[in-house]
Order: sequence, then C-alpha cells, then structure tokens
Amino acid sequence: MTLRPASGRTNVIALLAEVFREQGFEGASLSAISKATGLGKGSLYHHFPGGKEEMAQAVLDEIDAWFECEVFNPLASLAPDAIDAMFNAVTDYFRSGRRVCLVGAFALLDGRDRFGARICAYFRRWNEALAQALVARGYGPRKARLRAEEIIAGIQGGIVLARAMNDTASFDRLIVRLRRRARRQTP
Amino acid sequence: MTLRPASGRTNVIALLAEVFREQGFEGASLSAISKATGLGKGSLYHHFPGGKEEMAQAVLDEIDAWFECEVFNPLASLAPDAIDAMFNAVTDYFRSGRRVCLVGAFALLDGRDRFGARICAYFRRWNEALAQALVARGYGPRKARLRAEEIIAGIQGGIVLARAMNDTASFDRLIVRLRRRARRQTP
DNA sequence: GTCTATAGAGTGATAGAC
DNA sequence: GTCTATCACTCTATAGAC
Repeated sequence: MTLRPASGRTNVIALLAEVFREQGFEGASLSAISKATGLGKGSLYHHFPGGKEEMAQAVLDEIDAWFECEVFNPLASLAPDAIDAMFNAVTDYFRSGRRVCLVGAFALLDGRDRFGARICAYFRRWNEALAQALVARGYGPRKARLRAEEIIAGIQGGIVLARAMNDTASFDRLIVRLRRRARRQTP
Repeated sequence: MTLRPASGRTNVIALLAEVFREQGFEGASLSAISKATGLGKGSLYHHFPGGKEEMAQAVLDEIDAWFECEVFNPLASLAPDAIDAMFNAVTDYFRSGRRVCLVGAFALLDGRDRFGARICAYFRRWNEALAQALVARGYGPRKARLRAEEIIAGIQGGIVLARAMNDTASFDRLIVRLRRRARRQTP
C-alpha cells in the first residue's frame, strides 16, 4: 500500500520517527522511508538536504520538543500530580513498551556516534526534571537524583523487556512499581 | 598465523560478538566483520555458510551458553550467594554498561524479527532463575517473579543510561540499589 | 588425492546522495 | 531518475596436513 504524500513537514517527521523506531538508523533505508512517507527521494532531499542524518535530527528535535512540553516542563513546574502525569504520559507515549524509545535505542547502538550529545542531554534533562519533582515530594537532593535515575532506567528497561517478551503487561507492571517508588521516600 | 580449528572458531565468535554489539545486526557490514576478525569473506563463509545470520546465531549460542553457565545455573542452584554473584557477573560482563547486552539490543530494534524466539527465551530463563533464587530468600512466588522482572529491567535500563551518559558510575549505582532490592522482601 | 582453511576478485542488487 | 559506492554473497584458486 502506498500512502499519499504526507502534507506538512510535521506530518513527515512523525512518519519518519516510526520508521527509525522500527528499523533503527542504519536499518531505515531511503526506500523504506520513501514508502512510509509517500515521498520520492527527490522530495525527501528537498526537505532534508542533509539526507538521512538530517531526517533523524528532525525527528530528535520533535521528540525533544514533545518531552519538554509534556514531561520535563510539567515535572519542573512542581505540580502536585506531575510525577503521576509523567507515568501516564510515558505509558501512553511508549504504548506500554510496544513503541521504542528512539533516544534509548540510539544510545544502545544505532546513533551513539552521530547523536551522542543530544542523547546525553535528553537523559540528563529528564533526570533533572524528575529529581526536582521528587525533591518537591520531600526527597533530599541526592536521593532524588538517585531515585530519578532508577525510575528512568526502569522505564527504559521496561521497554526492552516488553519488546523482548512481546508483552505489554510486563511494562505496565513495572510502571505500577515505579509509581510506588516515586511516592515512597525511603529506599 | 594458524589457529587450531576449535579455538579458531571460538575466537572468531568472540570477535563477531563485539562487532554486533557495537554496530548492531544491520550496521555490521561484512567488510567490518572481515576487518574485525582478520578473515576474508571466503573464510567467513566457510565457517558460517548461512552468512551474517548464522554468524549472529553463533554469537547468540555462545551468549546463551555463557549465561546458562555463569548466571542462570548458579541462580537456580539456590546457592546462598547466587544473587550477589549474579550482580558481580553482569557488572563484569556488561562492563558497567559500556558493553551492550546484545539480546536486549536485538529486542529493541535490530534482530526482533530474526531472533525473536531466542530473545524471548533468554529473558524468560533469566526471570525464572532469578525468581527461584528470590524464593529461596523468602519471597513468595508471585512477588519473586515481579521483583526479578524489576531487577532485569533495571539492568537493561542501566546499560541504556550508562551508554547514553557515557558514564559507568550510573550503572554501578543502579546495581547497588538493585542488590538491596534483592535482599529486602517488602517492596 | 582429500580435507580444511585461507584469500579475494567478481556477482547482481541496492544503498544513499544528488 | 541517475549516479557511484557498497552491500551480502559466490566462486575459484591456493595452501598445507594427512
């Protein structure tokens, strides 16, 4: 099935994101990208003169923007339910582990050399924002950072497990437990 | 330089493993494999007539064997220090997160279609063995499975974080916390 | 001669860049 | 669509051990 050409740049980027998520950076061939977006190679290079790397950069830009708006800013705003909202948001965003965290996947193998700085910044920002929110819940600064680290690692590992076992329930179970860890102050 | 056949193949597989770990399945080109192993294409296809896929299968075979011997069997043997030994083994094996878990990486993107069944079996076996060991520490069967799931996800997520931040200390900190979780019976 | 391991030119297909 | 580079892979040739 050939999709009709995606209209806006934003729309194209969303389709690109899913290709990279499923195939990785190396695995995402231009023909697969062309098929998924409904755009010919010429059109793709018109929108992204830098080729595949620029496409991935654009995807990472949109991921950054989404997390900043939907996760990091709410956490840092210290709203009382911000942490619960974060767990809801990531469960929905990662579709209980069916959908890969592209930044995590790039960190693991596909884009560490190309996107290393952005990958690092993404996780650092997440950790900072979550730690702030935990401090607002009564954690000491040091414990908050450690707990944030543990929660983010749990989410990333939950995606790996859910993909490995093809079982979203394992991701949801982990989220339940991580939610509890975010409430409880003592380890 | 001529190696004995058996030690030659084993040695080749260890080199192959590092190539797949660093580049993923798609990203590991035959020329990269040839360069890393020091073998020409002819030799590679002599040892692995099935090509790249057979090479990856051989690597997974060796990973399975290593974990069975060094991690899963000791856990299932219910030796009193088996869980601590597991944490030591994986910290060493994954080099505090510098070294990727190939099975986890394949689960995330690179080899899910090709190796899905093996990936699933690897994590199921790990979970079973660790849950057994936790039961021996006094956990109820249900809680043991959940806690095992949480620990394995924590390890996988710890590798992602360590790679992302280029920081082995974050992995080591996570292991410290997971060790404590394995001791404590109440969540 | 047979067996095992080696190398690497050469195959068609397909990659990404333009 | 057109380009060149590179892909996974095949094939032939060579070497030494037995």
